[in-house]
Amino acid sequence: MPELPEVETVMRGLAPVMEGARFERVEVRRAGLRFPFPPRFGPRLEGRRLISLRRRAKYILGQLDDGAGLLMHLGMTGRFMIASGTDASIVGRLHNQAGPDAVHEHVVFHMSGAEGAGTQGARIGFFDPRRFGVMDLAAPGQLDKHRLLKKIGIEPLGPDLDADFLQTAFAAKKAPLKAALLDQRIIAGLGNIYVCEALHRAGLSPMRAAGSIVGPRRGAMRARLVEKIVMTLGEAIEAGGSTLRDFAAADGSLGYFQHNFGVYDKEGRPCPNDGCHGTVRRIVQSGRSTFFCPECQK
DNA sequence: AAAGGAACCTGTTGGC
DNA sequence: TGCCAACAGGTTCCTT
Repeated sequence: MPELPEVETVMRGLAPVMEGARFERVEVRRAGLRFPFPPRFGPRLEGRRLISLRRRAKYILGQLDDGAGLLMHLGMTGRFMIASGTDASIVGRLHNQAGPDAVHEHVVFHMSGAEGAGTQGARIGFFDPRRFGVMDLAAPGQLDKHRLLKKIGIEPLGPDLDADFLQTAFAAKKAPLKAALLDQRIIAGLGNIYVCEALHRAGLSPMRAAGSIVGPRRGAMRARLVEKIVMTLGEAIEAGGSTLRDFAAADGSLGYFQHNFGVYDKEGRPCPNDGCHGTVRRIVQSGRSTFFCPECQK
């Protein structure tokens, strides 16, 4: 389901009910998702306090009070639903038709409430119909060395992404620009939607070789691409992500960046750019849909 | 080494 | 209306 902006939105929704709270009870309803859950997954969490949450690429990472790390990935269809214990209507909804189907609720975190106040904590359900998501634990101090984080590239919203980085990373690369931007080993966090959108905004064809924006005379081109990537992701985060089929933030609110799509899922529609009379096309690159305007993306 | 495709799963949608 | 193929926001693994 999610690319970086959606993961960021989900993480921000989880933080208020998870940070500082303790895992009082953890329900683990199947052996795993894309990978098996670690041994004694639930018991190892129970009783632990979650110190902090953060996002790295499309991963949500939690720091536990014993130094261990919790790693979560939403895959294509992962979703968290928070029901605060005091809100019976939300809890009730979970057991009715609204919200994701209960058969796909694979893990439930029952968190403690505020200290001393005797208030009930949140019930956080993780749903994932396709089960491409991941949940794993890292030994104390080992989270940053997790095998799934080892090989991923830079944060697109961090200080490392600039024209010079692309110069180095794309040098002599023959893969299409679309594929190179999707490659999590180079830049981690971009997905199919936001790559299409950023390339459209940058006026660059998804089919051109990544290496074709390298060189002394292409500096402005690289800078423009960087700017559009950062702007697109930033705007999407501000909008709470994109709601396609059923994406919702953990609190159930809907992102609305999909209304700002220029090309994604808009095959046959006119290019939204001023003065461009092109028509959005859909092609398939490395097995995935690419949407672009052949007129203004060169 | 790098690029492309299959595989992992289930649900939804669009065409006939 | 019904059935089936195609497709879906991700990532890894396996061939070329």
